[in-house]
Amino acid sequence: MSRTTAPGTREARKQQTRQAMLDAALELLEEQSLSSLGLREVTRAVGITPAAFYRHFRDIPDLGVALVEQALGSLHDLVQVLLAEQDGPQQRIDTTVELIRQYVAEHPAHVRFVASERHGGVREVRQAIAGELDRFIEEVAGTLGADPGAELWSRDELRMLAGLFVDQMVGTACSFLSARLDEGPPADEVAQTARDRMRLVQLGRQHWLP
Amino acid sequence: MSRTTAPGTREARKQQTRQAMLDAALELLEEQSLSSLGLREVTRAVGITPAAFYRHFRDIPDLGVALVEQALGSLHDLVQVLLAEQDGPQQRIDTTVELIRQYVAEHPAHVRFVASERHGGVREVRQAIAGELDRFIEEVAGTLGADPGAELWSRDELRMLAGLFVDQMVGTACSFLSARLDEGPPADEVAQTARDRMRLVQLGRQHWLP
DNA sequence: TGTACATCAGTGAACGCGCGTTCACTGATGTAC
DNA sequence: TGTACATCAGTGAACGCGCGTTCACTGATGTAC
Repeated sequence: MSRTTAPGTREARKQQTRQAMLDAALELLEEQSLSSLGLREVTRAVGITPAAFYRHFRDIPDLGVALVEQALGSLHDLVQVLLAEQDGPQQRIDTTVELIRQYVAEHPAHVRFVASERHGGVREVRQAIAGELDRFIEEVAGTLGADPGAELWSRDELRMLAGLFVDQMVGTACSFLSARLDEGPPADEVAQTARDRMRLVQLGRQHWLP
Repeated sequence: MSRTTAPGTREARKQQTRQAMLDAALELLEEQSLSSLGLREVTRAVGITPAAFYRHFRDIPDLGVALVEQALGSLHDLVQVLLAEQDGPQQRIDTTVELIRQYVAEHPAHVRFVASERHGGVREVRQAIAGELDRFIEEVAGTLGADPGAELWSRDELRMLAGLFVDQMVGTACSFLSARLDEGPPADEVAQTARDRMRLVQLGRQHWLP
């Protein structure tokens, strides 16, 4: 679905291989972390020779950065949907948690990748993730600033609140993921806790004196 | 400082080597993640032969679990100090954030280890960390339940609030660590954001209707 | 106190293996005329 | 439409290297008498 390349051309086929490598890497990363992922593992999974790797990526960290763009791109779509929500506060919280649950069910590997590499061993990838999350925070802060009653909030206060929401979202996604792996409380309990936390933050927001 | 072993004995010297291995591993982990740490790297750093590794640990994940106990043990001490605080809410928030800043300055490697392996590639280590953090949450919930005004809160609500505080603490520690690496906002800004977040959560707590 | 034996943390050599990287190459696809 | 040439994604063989694990061993420390 590249915008710049006609299908069936040589370049389009190269893009396909590249995408297959990214998909294979994401799958391999369900059971290890990026700093232990081998270049040969990736090419083996795709069915090309190791040397062909270099036609697409400089090294594994380079591939990792490409994965960040893809994984957080899909999360970005979710954030856009959430920000467009126009219901009352309680409904908004409910649908937010429900959409996160759906997102984790549909993109578990993306969530795992971001969760483990956000504080992982590869600096370039850490920084790429931090940069994308900062962009999310800015977007959320912009939307929160447009809400009624937010006129008195400073830019820093809005960013503080937006950061709390984004961290909360990422944390909730991680907890849903753990539930899938039977490594933590079940999904329904995660959902209940997440809703309560957001309600509590929402209460704090309403009584905040800027 | 083992309680069960006299100094100078053969067993005490074995403990010393074991501790040296743990220290060396922690240092090596500042630049990589556990799933890429090699057994030979650790023994080389300590100055023993690779085969001697097996006198102390079954494999690298086993060593990782031992590191979790050590790292979260030091964090546990911090939590104890924080829970014993008896000042007013605002002062309590200020000293909490300040103690976290100190803790990160004194134990940066512990913080990095927990942050990166909490969602890292080694299941046994992930589970060990999750278990320890759960214990923290229980302790915090117990203290919060003893506060005036908490009589009406259910056990689940207290755990929800305690989880929010613990996540907040871990997140703040990570942010202080990023500041040290010049990978995020400076420490003073991290401190200000952390204080504001805790104030907001505190406000939500006061207006919560159980 | 002295001696004979047991323990066991650490040695050092060896093994087979998969790794990342290089290189000249092939052959299908694309382009110019 | 047909031909001659250029491009370049992927090949396959080779390389040196460090890995985890095994094994019989050594020699200082500890114990029993």
